[in-house]
Amino acid sequence: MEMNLKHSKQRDALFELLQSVNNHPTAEWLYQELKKDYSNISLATVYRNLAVLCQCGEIIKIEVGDGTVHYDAVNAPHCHFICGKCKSVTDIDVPSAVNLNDEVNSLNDVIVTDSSLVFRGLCSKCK
Amino acid sequence: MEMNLKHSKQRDALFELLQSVNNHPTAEWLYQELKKDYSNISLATVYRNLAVLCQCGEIIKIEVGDGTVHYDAVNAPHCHFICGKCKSVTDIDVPSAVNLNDEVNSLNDVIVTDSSLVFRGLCSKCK
DNA sequence: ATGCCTGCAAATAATTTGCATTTGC
DNA sequence: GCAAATGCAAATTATTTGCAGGCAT
Repeated sequence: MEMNLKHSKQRDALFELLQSVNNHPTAEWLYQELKKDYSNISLATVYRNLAVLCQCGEIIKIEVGDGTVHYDAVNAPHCHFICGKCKSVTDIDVPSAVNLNDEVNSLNDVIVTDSSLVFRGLCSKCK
Repeated sequence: MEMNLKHSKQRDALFELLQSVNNHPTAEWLYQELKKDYSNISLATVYRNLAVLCQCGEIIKIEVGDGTVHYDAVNAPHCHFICGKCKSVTDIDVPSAVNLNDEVNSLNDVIVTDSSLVFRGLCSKCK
């Protein structure tokens, strides 16, 4: 799992962009956004760097359930909310969720290392 | 949302197959399996019928998080466990999960209609 | 200088669609 | 008989990869 990374302005810009937004965009959105500053950045570079950052644990991949893939510059584990109307993906507050991994561990014959809880419905704007 | 469905042996076989298995297979797996009885069934038919059954609410789509899509002949809402080693997708028991939608509703400015909770780790065989 | 990183174009994988034909009601 | 369903092949979409040159250490 060791990696010998070098810096590149493309990767740094991608990571900063992802940290600066409060929703969780797709690769394509990030690409379009980055083109404003790096007009000839390649979509392949975006994907490559998203993969690298995922492996480093700097960001995570979120699969929304409608086939689209979103990315999130995580700080801590948290839950996501997906609006069925505007399709936005945002963080939500679910205090009880912190105990769920333990509950699963104790009630099932498995070892839980990770979980993702996604809720769907209508966001504050669309409801 | 109304649909004028007709029966077809392909669709019925697909649905029965999905109900008969205790894990949650992919479109490709279902296709391979169905070919044993319907040697010239088309993968497109499998996808089309999976889409129809999803719309009817007879089955659901599960996105595992590694990009693969699985299908589940639901009876009731439940949680999923994905083994990081053998990649199997199975149901697990998480009693507290039943209250989470309400918790999200009351603590966030959204309307929750649906949720999916997936846990990852090692299954009983692989651990 | 070495090797990671890039852009580009071509390749892959999963899923969808158009169309002519078959099948269910 | 008509509308829905099928098989096949071609199209689409998202993502990955090969390669030659560029940049960071």
